[in-house]
Amino acid sequence: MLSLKKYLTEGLLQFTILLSLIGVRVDVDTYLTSQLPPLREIILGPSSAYTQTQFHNLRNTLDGYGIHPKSIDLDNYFTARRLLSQVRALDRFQVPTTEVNAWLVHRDPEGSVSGSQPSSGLALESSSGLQDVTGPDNGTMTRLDRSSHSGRGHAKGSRPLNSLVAGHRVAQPPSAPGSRASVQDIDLIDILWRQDIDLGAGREIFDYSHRQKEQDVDKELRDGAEQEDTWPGEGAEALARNLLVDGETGESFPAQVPGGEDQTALSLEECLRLLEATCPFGENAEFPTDISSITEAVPSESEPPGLQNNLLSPLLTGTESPFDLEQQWQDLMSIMEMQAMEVNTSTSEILYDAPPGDPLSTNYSLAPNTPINQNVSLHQASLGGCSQDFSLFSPEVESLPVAGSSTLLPLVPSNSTSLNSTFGSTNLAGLFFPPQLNGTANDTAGPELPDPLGGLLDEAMLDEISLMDLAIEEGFNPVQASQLEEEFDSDSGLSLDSSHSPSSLSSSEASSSFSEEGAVGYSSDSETLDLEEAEGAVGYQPEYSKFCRMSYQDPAQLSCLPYLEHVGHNHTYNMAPSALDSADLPPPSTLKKGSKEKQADFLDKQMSRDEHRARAMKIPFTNDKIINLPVEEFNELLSKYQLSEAQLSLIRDIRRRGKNKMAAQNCRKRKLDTILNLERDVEDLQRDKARLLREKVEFLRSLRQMKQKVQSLYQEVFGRLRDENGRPYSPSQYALQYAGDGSVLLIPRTLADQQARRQERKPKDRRKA
DNA sequence: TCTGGGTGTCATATA
DNA sequence: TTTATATGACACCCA
Repeated sequence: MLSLKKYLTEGLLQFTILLSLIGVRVDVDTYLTSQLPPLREIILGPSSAYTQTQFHNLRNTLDGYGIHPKSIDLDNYFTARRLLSQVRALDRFQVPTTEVNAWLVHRDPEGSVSGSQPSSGLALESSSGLQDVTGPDNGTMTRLDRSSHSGRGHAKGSRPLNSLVAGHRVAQPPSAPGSRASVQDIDLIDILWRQDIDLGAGREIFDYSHRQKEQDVDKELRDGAEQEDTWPGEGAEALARNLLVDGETGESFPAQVPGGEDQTALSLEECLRLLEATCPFGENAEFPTDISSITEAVPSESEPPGLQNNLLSPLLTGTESPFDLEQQWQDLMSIMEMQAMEVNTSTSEILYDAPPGDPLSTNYSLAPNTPINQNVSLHQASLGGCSQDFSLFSPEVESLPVAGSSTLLPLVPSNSTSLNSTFGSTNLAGLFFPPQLNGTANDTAGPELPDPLGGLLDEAMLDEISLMDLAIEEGFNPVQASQLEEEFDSDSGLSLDSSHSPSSLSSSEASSSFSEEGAVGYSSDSETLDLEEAEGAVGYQPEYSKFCRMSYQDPAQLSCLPYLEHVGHNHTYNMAPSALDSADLPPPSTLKKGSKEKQADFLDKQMSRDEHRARAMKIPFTNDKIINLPVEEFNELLSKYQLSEAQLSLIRDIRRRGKNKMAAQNCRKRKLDTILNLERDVEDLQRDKARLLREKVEFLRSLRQMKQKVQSLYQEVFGRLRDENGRPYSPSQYALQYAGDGSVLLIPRTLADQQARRQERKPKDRRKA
């Protein structure tokens, strides 16, 4: 009970944190007081989210005690865990087996774990604190052979009850004034809380300091330190720190306590009293966990409490009925469901990657390997509790605000059709809602008004709302939203991070800079480089290009990015092997101080393979000329010299390769520009999309209001109509219909239904055509 | 040692 | 047909 409550609360806390990351805020109290899908399903996913091992272990352990639940479903799993706790407690309390057996037999003659639980999920236990369980063997409880447990690493057979009692006697109440929870309560609460560890939502998940504490405990246990003297002084915390955790089921219990073994076992009555005192089952149980404090702990929950109820959904106002709360939740879950597949993995990465000082990671310890983060996607979560396919404005939901708030409701005839059906059976809807909006109406749904909004939302809106939209909807500026999405989508090939790209440059700027560069200028041919160029700026640098839209032939621009001076490849791998032996760039100081010989040597090393070949073949002009001269001048140049066939062939190859090299560089640069432009386009489109969605939501909202007004007007008009005898018309027999000229006709309902059906078919036929 | 990014080169397509 | 250009693919180097 208690742990489940805390579990729910803190589970919601984590969920809230997750939502707050994308700008959606959820009020914890609102959730807990509403009839929403069980949060544990949202957090942990449906029952299938529990691992087979967890179920297996639990069942085995219960089997060991002779308890054989017929089935452990989601709720029963909690029940069974609590049962296991109690049975084990009795076992540890060294209550004589016969006494316990007799008690159990007396307690329950049915021999099965009760499967029915309150729907709220918050009251799983009977007031007695013990489940109606027995083993299959005529209701007797068979104790597990302790020898089979002795090898599991902790001396569980000899310790328990007395140590608890010893701790209780000396510990000082740490609880806040007014809390009924005594030190004993807190301690046992702590123990019981820890028993939910294997559910994947133990406190250690949320409490970093607690995990630290556990590590300390482990360390202390490993050291075998007997800290008996400190026990009384440390009180409850020391008790909590002296817990051992059952590795098999996650159950926790106090470690050896000084003097514990000297104590005599409590009686069964004392044990039960203790259990009941520490496990205040039932709805009225007090929970020391202060939900509001947790709510306040969420960074995004800093709003005044009065505002928090409005935070669940950005779409609706705070005056919605409780059913609308459900609707909002469905909206939220639908949105989250769509985002989950993209967000799930990367979200956890973000959480884990948070710096140590990050309040998220520090306070809530969203650590890796927790089932919540790793195993449960929000997609699952929404499926678990949202099996009903509620659309945002589904007829069932939408009718309720009217029913709850409108004073016109009593006018609705109760004997035949509802207001909605009356309204829906007329063509009035068609006047206000274009036929295509009614396209999703169910033909078999009877005279109900086909809901246009549900269709809209089902088919389009919920498909389109994205993280970006949410972020912007919640006030993020587009850049923040873009960054957020980029973080969530860090694995995509395309980085949307505009901060690293010169996205401020227009495409015209980019293209102009590109055209100005032309196909000349870049060359690694060192013979065209002076010494300074050779020192580091070796032409086209990708990073430089990305940041500065560099021009190939202007390495001096690199000065704007000093840190790039040392970024540069010396692609001398195409040099002759002899030249590669010492191809490393000498430090600039060496060059400046060095002799001309050294400079020549260095230049020689900088020469490309083609340059070496040209030199070897005694080509009488530079590679630069070979490559960059126009065809006519190039041919003219060749004609000036008497060149062998080999020389001519080499010259042509050099020209071809040189041109192709520049072409490749330009090609790559263009490709990069294209990518950057596409990124910018994506950002623009995302902004537009978010804006359009925002407008769409606004339109839908006003549409809904308009629909309500029409309903009111219809009801008012219809209610005032009287036949020749002065009696009101029956809504089951008559309906109002707007004519094309604006007049309102009272027609038989059968006729109205036919016309309504005909109107519904039109868009469908149009679609088929 | 592996990996990603940058680069040169070749083959091929296109203008 | 020749030339220039564009681009995919590959290999290599380097951090």
